[in-house]
Amino acid sequence: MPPGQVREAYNAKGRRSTAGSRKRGKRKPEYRPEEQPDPNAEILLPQSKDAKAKETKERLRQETLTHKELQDRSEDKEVRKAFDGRSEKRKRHGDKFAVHGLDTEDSQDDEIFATEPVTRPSHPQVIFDSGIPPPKNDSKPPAVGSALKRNSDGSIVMPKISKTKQSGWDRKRSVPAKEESDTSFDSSDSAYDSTDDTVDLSGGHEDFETGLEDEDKEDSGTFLEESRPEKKKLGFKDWAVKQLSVAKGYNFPTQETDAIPPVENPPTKKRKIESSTNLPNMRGPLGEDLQIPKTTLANQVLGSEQRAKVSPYVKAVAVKRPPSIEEARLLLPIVAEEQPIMEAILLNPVVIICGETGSGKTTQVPQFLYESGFGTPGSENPGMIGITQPRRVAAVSMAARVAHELSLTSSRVSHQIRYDATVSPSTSIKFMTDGVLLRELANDFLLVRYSVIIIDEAHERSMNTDILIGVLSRVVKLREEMWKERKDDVKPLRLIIMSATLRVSDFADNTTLFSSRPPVINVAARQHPVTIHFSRRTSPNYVNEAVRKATKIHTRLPPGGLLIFLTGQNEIIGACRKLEAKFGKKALDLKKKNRSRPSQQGADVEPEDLDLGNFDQDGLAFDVDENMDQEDLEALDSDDEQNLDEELGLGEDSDVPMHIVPLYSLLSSEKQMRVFEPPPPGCRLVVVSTNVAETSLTIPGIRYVVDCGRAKERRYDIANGIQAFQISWVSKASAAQRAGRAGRTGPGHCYRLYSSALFEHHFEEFSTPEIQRMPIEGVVLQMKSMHIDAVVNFPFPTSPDKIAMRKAEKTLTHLGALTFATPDVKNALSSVGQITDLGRTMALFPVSPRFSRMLVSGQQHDCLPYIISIVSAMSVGDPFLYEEVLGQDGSDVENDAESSLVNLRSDSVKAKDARNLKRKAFFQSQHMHSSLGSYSSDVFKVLSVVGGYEYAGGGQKFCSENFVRPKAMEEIHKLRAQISNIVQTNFPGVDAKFAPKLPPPNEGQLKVLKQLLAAGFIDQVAVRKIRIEGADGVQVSTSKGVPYKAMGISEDAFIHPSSVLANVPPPDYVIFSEVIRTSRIFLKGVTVVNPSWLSALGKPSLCSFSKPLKNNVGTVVMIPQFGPDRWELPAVKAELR
DNA sequence: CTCTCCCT
Repeated sequence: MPPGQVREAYNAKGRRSTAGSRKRGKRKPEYRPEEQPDPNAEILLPQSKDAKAKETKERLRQETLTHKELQDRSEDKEVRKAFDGRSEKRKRHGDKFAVHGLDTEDSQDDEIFATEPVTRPSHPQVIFDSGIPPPKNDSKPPAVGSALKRNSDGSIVMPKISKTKQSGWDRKRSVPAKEESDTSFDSSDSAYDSTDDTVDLSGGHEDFETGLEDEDKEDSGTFLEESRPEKKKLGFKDWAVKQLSVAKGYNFPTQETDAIPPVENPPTKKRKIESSTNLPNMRGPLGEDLQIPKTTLANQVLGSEQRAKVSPYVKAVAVKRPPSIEEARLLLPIVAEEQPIMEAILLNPVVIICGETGSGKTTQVPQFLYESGFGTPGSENPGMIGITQPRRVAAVSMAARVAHELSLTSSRVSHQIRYDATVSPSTSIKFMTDGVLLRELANDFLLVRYSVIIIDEAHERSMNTDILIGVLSRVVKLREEMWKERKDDVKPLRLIIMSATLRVSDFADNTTLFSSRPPVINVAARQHPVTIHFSRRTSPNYVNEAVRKATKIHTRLPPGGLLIFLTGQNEIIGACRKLEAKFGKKALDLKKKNRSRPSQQGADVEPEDLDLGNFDQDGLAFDVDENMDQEDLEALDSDDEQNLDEELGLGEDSDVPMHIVPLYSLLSSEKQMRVFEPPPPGCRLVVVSTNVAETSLTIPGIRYVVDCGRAKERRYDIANGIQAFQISWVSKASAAQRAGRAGRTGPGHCYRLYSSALFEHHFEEFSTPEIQRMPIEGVVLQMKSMHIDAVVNFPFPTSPDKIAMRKAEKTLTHLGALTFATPDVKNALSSVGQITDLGRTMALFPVSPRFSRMLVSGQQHDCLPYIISIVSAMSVGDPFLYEEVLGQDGSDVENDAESSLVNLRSDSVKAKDARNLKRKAFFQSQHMHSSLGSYSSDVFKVLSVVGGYEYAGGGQKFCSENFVRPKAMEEIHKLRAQISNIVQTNFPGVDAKFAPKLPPPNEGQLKVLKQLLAAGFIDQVAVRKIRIEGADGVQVSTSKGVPYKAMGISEDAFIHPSSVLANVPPPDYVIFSEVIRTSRIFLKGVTVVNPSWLSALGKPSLCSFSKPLKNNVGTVVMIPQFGPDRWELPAVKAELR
């Protein structure tokens, strides 16, 4: 179907209605308060008396069922107890709220408000409303990853496509290779550290290392001292209760001499290392004598005093590595540490391993474990080896790498990420993203299929890693207890935390987390030296400064790639332009031609050619020039000299062209790939990048780094949810990481565009963990669904702000996921909510709670497919390109480069025309998508483009015609498939109606969708200021500059200029998905709502009502008071309330 | 009048 038709199909309706209302010159009817309550509201919930009676019965049945089922779940109880001893009491208290939102008045109602069914079992056939907790069926729990069915080629099978419709886009889609770009990406990722013979920084870490050595020694001592004899005779339950009564209660079981069950199967194969020596005879991680810790595991492994004389570590599984790999492995320092590392792991339930990038820890430690029998059925530790990564690319590429090193198939060494998995029953080693494991925990708290979990990149302190470490500290504990009680043949679970920096005190010294300090093993990394140069002064204009420094480096220093760190897309584009103008191939050709015209010779002899030859060969030539280099560097460091040089026009010329490549996350994959292509011969690679190049991507051949020292960070105001993008100084750790990027292929240099004084005194050591910067309602809901009721008591490595926790609980209460407990002013913690059945159902979906709230109610009026699309799109984020990026993202640049001097001028005219056409098409497309739903919601604009995309069967062409990012669209598509699948597997009664070609929603559906959005964002409401303050507003034709009052925000807010609502008359009531502070406070993701929906959806936590009043027509009405500021909404009929 | 970066 040609795009034109798609457009028509999708938008004819919207367009027409806009035109109509424009002609009439009227405001859109939905905005008008005098029309409320919406006369059509009841169409959304036809409900007979019979249905009502049935509903009440059903509800009663379910309430008992719920209660009983909870009693049955004794295992869950143990889990709960492991976190919070008081939860049982609360559970009892919470029972009366078992089905959210039900109260007596409601069930008396004849007329029920439109969106209300979301919280009540009004449609008997609708399982969402049934109040049944997520199916705990006997079959496998619906693991998130497994919810994806796949074709033989690995592509994802779209769920349930009706036969008549099966043609078109979904079929095209099963062509593989969409993922290829990602995979090839990986090959140059840090993933391959193991064989990399180059590593980060040389200097600066000695003091850390010695410091650590001391700590390690202390460590072994601590183990011996720890002793809790009083625990011996207690059973697990008594013991757990006792522990939990001690506030944050978790004590690592240490000295367990006679409480240990006899070990029947001691490690079968043992190898003596020093047969005749007495204890202690083991070598610690740093070569020191190591006392055998008296942990339970130590006793298990060593069996008895006699056995303790031998090393517990044996290679139990033979592996066959390719010879080249064996060779490369020997160069890795970590391989030499195999013995002590494995001993530490075998003797301790929790071990921390520190090793810089390039130490090979990520590839080698899993192999050590595998060789010693972990992950092999029938061994002492038959469960899988699980390794978590914070990024998908890393999980996939590491799995591939380790599989290669061990000569095993991808079904033995597998990966699992959100949309892709190679896991099989024979999997021994499983790499996954941290979110995947967190999801698995929700279904299987004990992780029975694993014998060891490695949390990699723990230093990045991502939210998921932090949560994982907290949860796993308890799981390890539980598994150990169960193993001791010989429950169900459970084996202990080991936890290994791997970190690149030495900041492990948050883990190691956190007694809430691990009551006795786990051993910390430090592994060396081989690395090339990187010389760091600070600027004398710190210039605020760091973009210009970066360009200047790049110029210097390029013109004066020997070949080698240059990586420039800036903060954002605009800066990068700007810097690229400037550099292109100076040293781009085109610019140089131009210069050359100009030069060669007056004097016809010399053009062939480039002075740099000689240098190039030398340096390309590296080695000897390099060393010589390194000295020269050094002199140059001195000069570079002096700003004054630099300025002088510039004035004299010295050192600013080079005939070596730059191959300039921008790099940031929003860039398409193909464009990102350019950084991995070797630059054209004779060119210097210059990459201008954001933070992506700091961790996610490793660019080969970089020898110079220019670091502006800043980064753009998203900040949330924890109290009011306002987000802002702020450019701030990076941490010392980040700066080190950036510098390290210069030393991966050889010795390198890092130029910091700030002074050393600033660095020393103003830079934080480490960046703030994500959990302290982000809203945490998602995390809180997930914890509660895992029966971790008192989130305050959770053993976070670093605790999130208390205010943030309370805010999260509040939000979840508003959404109906937690019971609404009247806040107790005296004791804030007593009002901690319990998860409701609605909340438990919400937790099934791998999206933010607001979105799952919308999904849970989305089955009405065939809206589920739409709401799934909407939720997918909102989760992924805005797919639209922006006007400014238009020229940049096109292929114009390539064309320009090819143009010769002669027709350059006419070409640029052509290019200008083309640009104008493009702009026109851009605005047309924007307008078209905005018109869905008559300009009433930004969300519909995205729905429009998603619908069109699916209709067209996806594809690059659609994306460029509609000015959306293909990456985002593809992700939306996959998420849509995943959510549809989850609905189908968990709620067999619901027809997810997965239509590949979704017809545009009709008017009624659009209304329901808006109500669903209101339900998801019921606590993010904004009201036009004049409605609150009663002032009479001047008639305005657009929303631009019209002030709004947004819930919880004291300052005036405005509809963001990019909103579809910015160009229509201002609606009175809207919900918004984001607030962002730039020049003003702006609302984004805005949807017009009817205030009567707000009062209905806001009950009970957000809306109260006045006493019944008679209005002038004699109807009994009530005035709803909404939100913390008690905004008065238009009166509603008393019976509707 | 704007978009650092990841993830279930």
